[in-house]
Amino acid sequence: MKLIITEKDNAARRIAEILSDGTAEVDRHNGVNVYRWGDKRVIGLSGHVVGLDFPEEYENWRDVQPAELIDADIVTEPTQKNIVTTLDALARKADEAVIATDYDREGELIGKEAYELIEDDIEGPIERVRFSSITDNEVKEAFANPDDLDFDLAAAGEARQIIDLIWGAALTRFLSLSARQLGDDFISVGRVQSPTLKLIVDREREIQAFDPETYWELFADLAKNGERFEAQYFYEDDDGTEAERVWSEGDAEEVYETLAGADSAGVESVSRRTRTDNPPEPFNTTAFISAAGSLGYSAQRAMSIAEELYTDGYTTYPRTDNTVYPEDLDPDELLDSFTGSREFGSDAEQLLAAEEIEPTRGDEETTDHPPIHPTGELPARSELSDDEWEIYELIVRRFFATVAESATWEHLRVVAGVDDVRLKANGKRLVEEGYHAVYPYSSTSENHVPDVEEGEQLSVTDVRLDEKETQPPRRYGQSRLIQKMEEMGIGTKSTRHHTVEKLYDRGYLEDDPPRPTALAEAVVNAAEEFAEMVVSEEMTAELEADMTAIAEGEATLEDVTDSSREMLEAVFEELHESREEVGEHLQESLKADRRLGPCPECGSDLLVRQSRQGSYFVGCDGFPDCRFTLPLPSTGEPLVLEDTCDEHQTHHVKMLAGRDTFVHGCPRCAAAEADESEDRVIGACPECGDEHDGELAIKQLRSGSRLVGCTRYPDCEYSLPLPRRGDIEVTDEYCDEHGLPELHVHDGDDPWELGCPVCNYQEYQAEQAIDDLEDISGIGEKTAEKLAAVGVESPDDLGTVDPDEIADRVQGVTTDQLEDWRQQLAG
DNA sequence: GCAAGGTC
Repeated sequence: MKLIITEKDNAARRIAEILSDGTAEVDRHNGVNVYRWGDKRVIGLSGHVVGLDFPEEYENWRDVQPAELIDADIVTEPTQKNIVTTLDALARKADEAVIATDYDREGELIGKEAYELIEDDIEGPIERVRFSSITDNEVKEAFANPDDLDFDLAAAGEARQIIDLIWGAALTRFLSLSARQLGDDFISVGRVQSPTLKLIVDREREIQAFDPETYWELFADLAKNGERFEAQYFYEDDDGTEAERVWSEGDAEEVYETLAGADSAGVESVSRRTRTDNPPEPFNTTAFISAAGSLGYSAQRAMSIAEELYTDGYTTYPRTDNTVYPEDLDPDELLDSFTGSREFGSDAEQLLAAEEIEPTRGDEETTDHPPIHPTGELPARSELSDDEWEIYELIVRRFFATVAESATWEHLRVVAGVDDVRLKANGKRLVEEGYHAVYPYSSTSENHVPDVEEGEQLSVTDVRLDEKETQPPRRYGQSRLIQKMEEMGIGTKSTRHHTVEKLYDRGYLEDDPPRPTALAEAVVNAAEEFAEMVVSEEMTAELEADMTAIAEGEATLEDVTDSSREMLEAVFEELHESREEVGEHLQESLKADRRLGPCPECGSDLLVRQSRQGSYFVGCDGFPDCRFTLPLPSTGEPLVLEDTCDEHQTHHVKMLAGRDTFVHGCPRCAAAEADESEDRVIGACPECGDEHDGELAIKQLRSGSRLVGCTRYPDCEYSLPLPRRGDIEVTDEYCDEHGLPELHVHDGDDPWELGCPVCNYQEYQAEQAIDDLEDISGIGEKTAEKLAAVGVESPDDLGTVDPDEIADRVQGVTTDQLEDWRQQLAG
């Protein structure tokens, strides 16, 4: 038997299809797909199926000096057990194998990992095939001419893994231990995340250091035959360049007087030129994230939608650096697949009508994946959610744009004068729409300036003098950040968006566009002082050079990792001395990120704190002398916002809870409101009304939450949740089943009916359970609804309802799939 | 429990 190994399931399926001429069948072992025809088997890995780590005795952070990690052994352990087991079983039956992982450095390493897992079981040859796209020709050609694994290239990747692990783990542990930040809130450092963080911190430093300057700009409305247009004052500065900003108020007023006193301005020059506006390049990951960003999608969200579209077969692989379409992509053919579409048909036909179709190309040409483009398999509009459709349309239209004609603009520049004061107006007009006709995402706004001639007199109608201030540089948005990372050469197409997300998770970034926390600044400061290398893009550049040397056989893995270890030793020698100083600085910054405002009882600072049980509350920095506290909402993680409450000079708090994130506001205001509000009784308590005369009342808590609860609390704990926002109206209609009044909520302009609070809570619980089901991968909205219909209303029910019965009654669900879902729950 | 890189 011949075993073929690919990097992912998707590639395995397609390669099996090609090599078997469509006859391959699929079996599942331990939840892993194995494609089979004749004596061939194909298995897809899931990227790396093994990972590096330190041996067990280094596990406990407290028991090990971080510097010990530098020379610690490193072991390779399976991380995807199901796949490794299946691979093992297949290898035992195979007498030869072919490694067909991606054609890049990481693919070579993943191939070598597979090689080491199977080599003892396989008697015959283990070969390597390389192809840059999964097409009939390329795949068949590659399998007809197999090669050997490139162990040097794989070693280059391995050196990267080792260096990243040692530097990352040792420095992360050092900072965390020195600041006594263990557990979930450790302080992390790494070759990619730290230079990215420094980029953001540096920008923030520029913003902080920025000193605004006042300047003036002057505008005048000119008119020809009643047609008005705006012109701006300009002059030549000392360097002879054209300038609009006037830096002295006196000068500005002088110009203003001249213009305001004039009735007309004489046209001194008119120039026209046409400009070609070339269509954009094909999408690589970064450009895609950026375009989706201007439609309002976060990098993470854009990528997850693109991944979905890819798995559904509508677009190509979304992780790519390539900006040149491969030769086997036939633009005519791809356009042709859109001609029948309601949404894209007419645009596609228009593009096909061109004499010659020549796609644009970018600078980056790689061989692993094509630029992101539609596959030509079209989804129906109803198959996709609104967001998915918007992203799909973006990808389709980007492809359209890359095969469309250039646009042409006509620019008109008019200079007019009043005495020695010059005014200019720049008009632009789109004369050839070109690619803009199919790609509406870039601006085509025109600025109209009428046709005037030299020597002509224009009337001056309105003159304005605007006082302005220079602005600090803007914070990087997420997609700009990813672009910068690409320019700096750090991270990869698959990980850059993930890195930004990680910085948020680690408590280094807040808000969007991201703003660094005090902790982030402290970490960057400490690294700049003691481990400059790890916040510098140079580390990646040097690593890249070392990896190239290994791949070309000019250095060995040991040479490179040994010298990296020596450098880290040197870093630790300095760090060791400053351990306490660094730790204190980090702790101070952590406190600064949690500081809310003055304590009303002792004047010390109120801080966001966490109880032993893990819940968050507001406590005083003066504890234990001052025991003032305030509650916080019980859902989510608190984030201290920049804005403060005027009354208490206390920062507002936001509770981060994924989709349920909300702004809690000032905790002192929330407590004060609760103290002032009176409970409104709405009926008898269903739990203790008969026995103890308990009553249900609408209550507002000091934590900001509202509920319907029993007046005998804490003796009776019966409660139902109420929404956080809006005024609650108690109507005089009653629920037949529970005898409670129907509630209406007035929030802003549109009131909504909450109904009986008991019925509302039951519906809410049912929806929650279905949402939980949908969190299991492979269960979509429709499947969840179908499952609910046969009694599987929560993940727990998956284990209790008879699988055969589910498979019988829910169309499209197999017992295999159920087993999969159960395993996911167990893991 | 640390990193970064694959992939889901």
